[in-house]
Formats: sequence, C-alpha cells, structure tokens
Amino acid sequence: MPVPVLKIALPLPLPRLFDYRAPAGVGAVPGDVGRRVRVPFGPRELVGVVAATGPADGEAPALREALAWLDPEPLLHGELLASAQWLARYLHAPLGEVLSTALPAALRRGEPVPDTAVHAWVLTAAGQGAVDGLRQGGRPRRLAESIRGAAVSEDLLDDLVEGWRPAARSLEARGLAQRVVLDGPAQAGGAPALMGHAPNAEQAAALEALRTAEGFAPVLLEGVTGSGKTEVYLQAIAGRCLAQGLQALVLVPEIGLTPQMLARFRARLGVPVHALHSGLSDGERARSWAAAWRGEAQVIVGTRSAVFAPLPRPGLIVVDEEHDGSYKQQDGIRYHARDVALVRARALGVPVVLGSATPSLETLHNARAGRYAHLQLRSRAGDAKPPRVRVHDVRKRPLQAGLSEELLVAVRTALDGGGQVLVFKNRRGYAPVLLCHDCGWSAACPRCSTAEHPVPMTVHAGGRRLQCHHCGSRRPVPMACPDCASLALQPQGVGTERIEELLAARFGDVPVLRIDSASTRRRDGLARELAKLGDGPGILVGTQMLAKGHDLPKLVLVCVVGIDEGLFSADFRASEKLAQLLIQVSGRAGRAARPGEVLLQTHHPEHPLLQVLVGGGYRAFADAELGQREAAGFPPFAHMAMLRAEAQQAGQPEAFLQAAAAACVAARDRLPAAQARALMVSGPVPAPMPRRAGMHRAQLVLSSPGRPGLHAVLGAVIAGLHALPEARRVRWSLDVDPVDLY
DNA sequence: AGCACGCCGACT
DNA sequence: GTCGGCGTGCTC
Repeated sequence: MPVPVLKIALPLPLPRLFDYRAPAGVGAVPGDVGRRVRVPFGPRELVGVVAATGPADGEAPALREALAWLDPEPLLHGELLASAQWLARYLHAPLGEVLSTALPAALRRGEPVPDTAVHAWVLTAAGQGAVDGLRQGGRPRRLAESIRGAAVSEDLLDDLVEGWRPAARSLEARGLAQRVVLDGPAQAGGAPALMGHAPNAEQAAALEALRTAEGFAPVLLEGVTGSGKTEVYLQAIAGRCLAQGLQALVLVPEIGLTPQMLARFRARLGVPVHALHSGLSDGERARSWAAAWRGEAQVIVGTRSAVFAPLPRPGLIVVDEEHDGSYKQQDGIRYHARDVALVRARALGVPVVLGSATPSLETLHNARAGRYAHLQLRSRAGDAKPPRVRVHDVRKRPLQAGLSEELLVAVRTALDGGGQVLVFKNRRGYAPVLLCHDCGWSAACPRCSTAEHPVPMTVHAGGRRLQCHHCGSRRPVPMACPDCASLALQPQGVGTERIEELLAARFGDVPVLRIDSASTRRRDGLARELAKLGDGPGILVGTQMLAKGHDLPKLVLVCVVGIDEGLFSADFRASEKLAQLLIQVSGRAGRAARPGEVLLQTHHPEHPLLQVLVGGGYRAFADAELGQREAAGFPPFAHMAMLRAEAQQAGQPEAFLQAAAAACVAARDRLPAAQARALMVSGPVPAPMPRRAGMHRAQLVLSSPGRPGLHAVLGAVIAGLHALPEARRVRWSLDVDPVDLY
C-alpha cells in the first residue's frame, strides 16, 4: 500500500498539483487538506495549499519533502476550498492561482493568521485631567474628548476623528492616552442599532421574502435610485443574521464603498462592520479576513475580492449594484464576483440578494427564466419624484468646449437657485487629439499605434502635455509639427479639463471642481474633493467615476455630454453599459423636495436607445436589448470564452492563437453533434486595439449556445495550450464569460 | 511565473 | 579574453 502524499496547489500558471511528502517524515492525512505548507520548488521556496491527499502520482519523479506546516489546522475549510475548486474548473485556471487570488496577500506570503483582538484607545488618569489644557479644536483635543468616557475602538475612531492616529501617538507619548485590547467583539461597535424609517409596502414585501427564504435563494432586488435598497439590506441583515449570530457578506462596487456607506452600516447595525477593500493595508485586510474566518466578523462589507471571505456561520450574501463592471476582475484570474457570490450562496445554502436599479441583462434573463426571485422597489423614499430627463438636440448649434448655450443657461439657472450641477463627459484630459492644422498630422502614441490603427495622444495640463490613456506614456506637446514644422498645432475635441476651464471662466462666482483619477487615488480622495464643494452652489466636472458613490443632496442638474460615441460602438455590450450609466447618472439628480433635471446633449436625438430609455425607462430598454441579443445569438443567449495573446513581436500572438483555434476545432469535432452544433471558433483576429504599450495583441473567441459544449472544448484543449511551443513566445490568457471584448 | 543553463555581441 | 542578451526547459 503506497504511503499517502500531499497534493499541493502552488501559485503557478501550471494546470496541475504537485506531490510532496509531508514535513518531518509524518504521513499525510485527509485532515491536512486546506492547510498551507512551505515547500521547496526547484531552486526556490513557495507557499502552497494542500488540495488533496492520496497515493503519489505514478508518473511523478522522486518526491521531495515539504519544509513546514504554516497552519496547525486547515485555513480553507470545506465550502471555501470547494468553491475555489469549482471556480478553477469553471475558469479553466490552475487551482493554485485561484487560491492565491482568493487569499489576502499576507496569508499568501505565508504569514500566520493574524490576531483579531480589537484595539481601542482610552484616556489615562493623567489624560482625564489634561483634556481642558489641550488646544481647542485641535485633533488631540477632539480625540481626547471622544475617548474621555470609555475606550473607543480604532474602527470607530476612523469615522469619528479624521487623522486620529498621529494625535493618538502624541497623546500616548505624553502619557495621556493608551491603547487597550477590548475582549468581546460586541463591545467594539459602540453605537446601538438605530431604527431606520418604517419600511414601505414594497420594502416590507422584500423583507418578508428574505425573512422566510430557506436555503439557497437567489433574489433580484430591482429598485430605482432612492427606493431604499440599502434599507432592505440593513433590515434583512439585522433580522436574518445578527439575532441568530450569523454572518452577512455585502459586496459593493469599487467606488461604492465610501466611508459614508461604511459609517451608515456601522451606525445602523450596532455591531462591528469589517471592511475588505484595496484601500486597506495588507495587515488590515488580513485582520478582517481572519475575523471572518474565526466567525467573529458578523458583517463584512467589501469590494470584489471580499467575495472570498470565509463564512463559517453564513446567513446572507448581498451584491449591491450587481450590474457594476468592477465586479469582474480584468487581469490574472478573471472571475466575476457576482457569479462567485451565487456559487458560494448555493454551496452555503443561504439567500443571495442582487440589488440594482439597472440589473445586468444576464441577471434579468435569469430572473425572467424563474431562476431568481424578482422583487421590485418602484417608489422613491419620501415621495421623491423621478428626475425630468430632456434629450437636448445640439445639431447645428454652436458649441463652446462642447457645451451648447442652452446647457450653459440651464447651469446658470440651477446655480442661481442655490443648487449644484454635475457635468459628465467620458473623456479625460484637455482634448483627445492634437492636430496640425496645416498638414493634418496628429500626435499618436508610439507604443500603442500601428500603421493601420493609430492611437491618438490626449492633450493634458491645459495644453502643455501629451498623454496616452492606454499605456500611460507622457511627453511635452511639441513646439511645431514634426512633419511640416508648422506652428498651427491645435487641440481637437473636448475633455473634462477643457470643460472645467470654460465653466470656471464663465461661472467664476462658484467653485468648479474637476474629479479625476489623480484626485481620487488617495484613500478618501473623492470625499475630500467633494467636501470642497460644501453646501452652496457649485459645479462638478468628471467622468463616469462620478456616476455613483458619495451622496450629493444639493444636486439639481445633471448634464451628460458626449454620449454619441457610445451610441455607435462596435461592442455588443456598449448599449447596455451606456443605458446603465445614463440611468445611474440621472438618479443622482434631485432629492425629496425638488425633482432633479437631466440634460442629455446629443447629435442623435432620434437614436432608438435614447428614445426607448427616455420613453420607457430601463425596463423598456432591457426588453428591446434582450430581444436583439437573442436574435443575434449573443449573451445571455450564448456563452463565450476569449483567448487573448500578446507579444513584443508581431505575428506571434496570431501564431499561438492559430494553433489554439486548430485545437479547439479538433476538440469540437470530437463532441457529440448536439453539443458541437453552433459552437463557433472565431479568429484569431487582431484585438480592437492591435497594439498596446509596445505589445502586439490578438484574440480568439469561442461562443456556444450551451455551456457544456463550450466547457468540454476548453477542458479538452487547455492543457495542450500550455504545452504548445508557440505559447512560450506569447503572454496568453483565457477569459470565460468575458465582459469587455478587448 | 521564476530560475538555470546555454550559446553569441560589445566592453574592462 | 569576460559580462550579459534572452531562447528553451523544468519545476513534485
């Protein structure tokens, strides 16, 4: 009888497990599954996870011995490991890569599961007497006042006193304050649960459906902006989870996880709310993860990767704004957090709520097919009226920085009424193109352009710098045209910088704020920027980034400029994304007292998308779009997978994909006729951007009306693709259910 | 992915 | 004469 060995998943792009003898000559046992181990691998050491135990693979050479256990007990328990294994099979990705995506960085590196003691700050006896001596209004003073009565957890201090950490250090150094450990997690929340508004009839119906749901129960909660979806989440969590000591996992889009939102959850639920998002340090993330792992974290709110939070006492999963594109990871392991949430909810046997004002067509389709319950919230809270949407035809009208005179008058009116205005334009920078008026030359990015497909560089910094939005390269604007030496170089087109410039000149009496990725990169950056606007009249200029997130109660007018490109995009998902954007943006205008106004400036007022959307709302649009998708055989009526490849040398991506296509076609021909029928292998073709950051890019699309055929082909070819000689000359990746076709 | 091994150009 | 370019092979 052969001795059982450890079958270990390692963080490598190799589609197999590696066999090792257990450390210290002890035999492997089934209870080792899910434990991390340090192993020798060639000349280096890696951290892996035991995926199975069993007899050594007969083919394998002499086994090496694992160096050391990193966990005394499994880190990944049944469900989380099983869901990761499901995901690896579904994406045709190596388990080790899936696991290293799922684990927080600190644990991936092999660090121990961190301590989850809750730290708090309190004044010392000396501090109690010294509060009044601290400078009035200073941070140390405000901190001291907050922690005068009782110890306050660090979590809560984040919400209460901005920049409290240096103040705490300073008080500590003077012996006035000290850091203490709170023993019970229940103490950390502080504030008791506050009651929200009594639910309206629709909210009550949704809550009742969630309260009585048993086992796995997917629910689409479709509610217009302001209809109180968050209130439903909060009460469902309070009623379903907190009373029974069960855990709730709430996923939010990247921009949606504002401090405002976390503060609301903390204040309302009265229990610690653990955040998991990219703004945290590795240590903070690992601590939140560990708190979930120990079952101490009752409410976990996080972005995409939080979908891998362990839930030993699961109660409910919520995916807020489920249509949001940030749930799909676009590099490495290309998972969709909404889909992983559904799979985990099924495995855990709990309800999962998908909330949105503009559900993805996939989700709507599933709801209509009866696979998800469909709950609706049609009325806005406090009798608020939906915004008035006007399609503003600007054909033949003079434009300044892309804005019509009528639009500028509407802005003036809104400001005079004391309101705030949002101007959307989905082009960053000053102008998207720099053109020579004499010879027609235009500035193109040298690393992203080909002869057939030039990529213009965007003019930035008020016209002084050129920047490529695809690879990030920058250079100064040339003094003269490099082709004809003319000095007549002109910025063409309009970006947010140019709009800001015009609005600042025209409305000098109010603040004009441009929001871009630079100003928002810092943690809380967006909130800081928005705070500058205050309560008075003012203007915000920005890209899609402003479509959601921070609440703007004074917003009365939203102007949408430059949607025309989106109306005619080649990507079959462009209409869906544009419709969602327009509805989400519109939802930002207006509050209870006064209905907001939305101005859609366009050269194509008769375009069906605008007509249908304005006339019949998102549902009418979705109905029409689903009809077109079905007729064209696109998702959700077909399933797709995309192979992408890129290389320094032109031709190599195509060579690899050509070999891949041949393998796919051969695999399809071995399939039963019912599965093979209508399974299409399209390509290889150059990517919509054939070159990017110096790399030549191509792609191959597989599509099939049924998943089984698609997955059978992928399963049959994937190992062979790794072994292809062409594969070593390219960087390639497989994307199952791609969202962006480039 | 890394990392080593292995054969061909410009430098102390 | 060497340092180092990246092709290709392998990792239990």
